[in-house]
Amino acid sequence: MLELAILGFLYDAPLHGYVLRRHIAALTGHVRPVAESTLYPAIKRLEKAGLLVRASEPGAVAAPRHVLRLTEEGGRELMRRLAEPAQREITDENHWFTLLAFLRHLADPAAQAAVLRRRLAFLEEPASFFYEGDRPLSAEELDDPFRRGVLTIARATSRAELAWLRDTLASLDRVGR
Amino acid sequence: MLELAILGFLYDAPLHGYVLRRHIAALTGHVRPVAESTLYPAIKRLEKAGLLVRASEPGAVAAPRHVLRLTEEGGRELMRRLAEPAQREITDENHWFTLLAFLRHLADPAAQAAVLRRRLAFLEEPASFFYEGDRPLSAEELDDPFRRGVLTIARATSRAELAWLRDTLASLDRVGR
DNA sequence: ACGGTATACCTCGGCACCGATGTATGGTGC
DNA sequence: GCACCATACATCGGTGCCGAGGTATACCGT
Repeated sequence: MLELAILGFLYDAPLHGYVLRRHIAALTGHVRPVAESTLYPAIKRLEKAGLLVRASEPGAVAAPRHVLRLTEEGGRELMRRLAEPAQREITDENHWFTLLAFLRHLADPAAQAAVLRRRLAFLEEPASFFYEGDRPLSAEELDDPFRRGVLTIARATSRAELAWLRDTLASLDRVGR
Repeated sequence: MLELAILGFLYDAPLHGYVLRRHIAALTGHVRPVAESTLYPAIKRLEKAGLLVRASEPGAVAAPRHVLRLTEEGGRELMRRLAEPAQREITDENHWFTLLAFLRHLADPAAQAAVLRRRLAFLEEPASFFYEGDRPLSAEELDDPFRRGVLTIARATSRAELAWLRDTLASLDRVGR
């Protein structure tokens, strides 16, 4: 998730670590903050894997900074991660939102649609959070107001997302024809 | 999150690891599966911390099983984690839903309401995923259909949750009076 | 002069998590 | 007779993540 965000931001423009950090904080920081001690090692990992290069530059304001630039291999890796996300990226909202934030980088509308269809298939599966045996329970069947809240909120999210997915898939199909 | 779920399920009734695993899979598995190799060490951690005890019992079907039972300290720890959740438990939906699934265990309606109010405060903060400088962008201002989707979905979730939170807080206040 | 804050990057220890793999038993299908 | 699956628990190596702490520069207010 973090690596995807790094690759996604750098695909737009080279950045140095500090600005990248602020971009990531804006994207997901209110929900799931990323520590500096997580970001810098992640950058080094990606550098070691040949996905980005660092160039030292005199600091505009303070200490010298390392401008990060995607390599060609880094661009290809971003495309792979966008086009063939792991199942976790599809099911976990945090991961999914990060993926959506950069899905526009995938040039082919058919490839974009294929990813959306995976999410659609996931949302269309009958799934709950609470069961009686194997039978999913609906909000109305629960006495617990907090568990009822979970289902109420999840249902509202699901409805909004299904509507958006169907709309967006329809318009991607129009482009693809 | 995992530890909270373990404590929460065991508070209802003693269980052995395998059944606990299926309970957890039902609760959060469709979004974020938990590996066996994560669950068993987590159980050992909690045992080592004195929050639960394991009792060997001849296996009903197969191998002998370890029935897990919360200690008194385990019950107190659950109450602490429910009443004073870390900020991550409030902001991250995955964590938050797990907390909600067990919030009924917190006996005091005022304490339950205090937790809901922390979530309410978080949701009422103006926050987006995308910014122009410091100004949060609305869905309508975005060209990117995927980023627009993120905001559309997040807004629907937020609305449903705010309505539920206000309803539930009102009824908790009625009980508390 | 000095503290506070923002910029800018880094290391280290500890720990949670995961995939792969191992070890059993017993029931079901072919 | 044998494969397969469900039950039931466990270890191990690798890795990602985090908090705490460290090292600088530069500007602003007092």
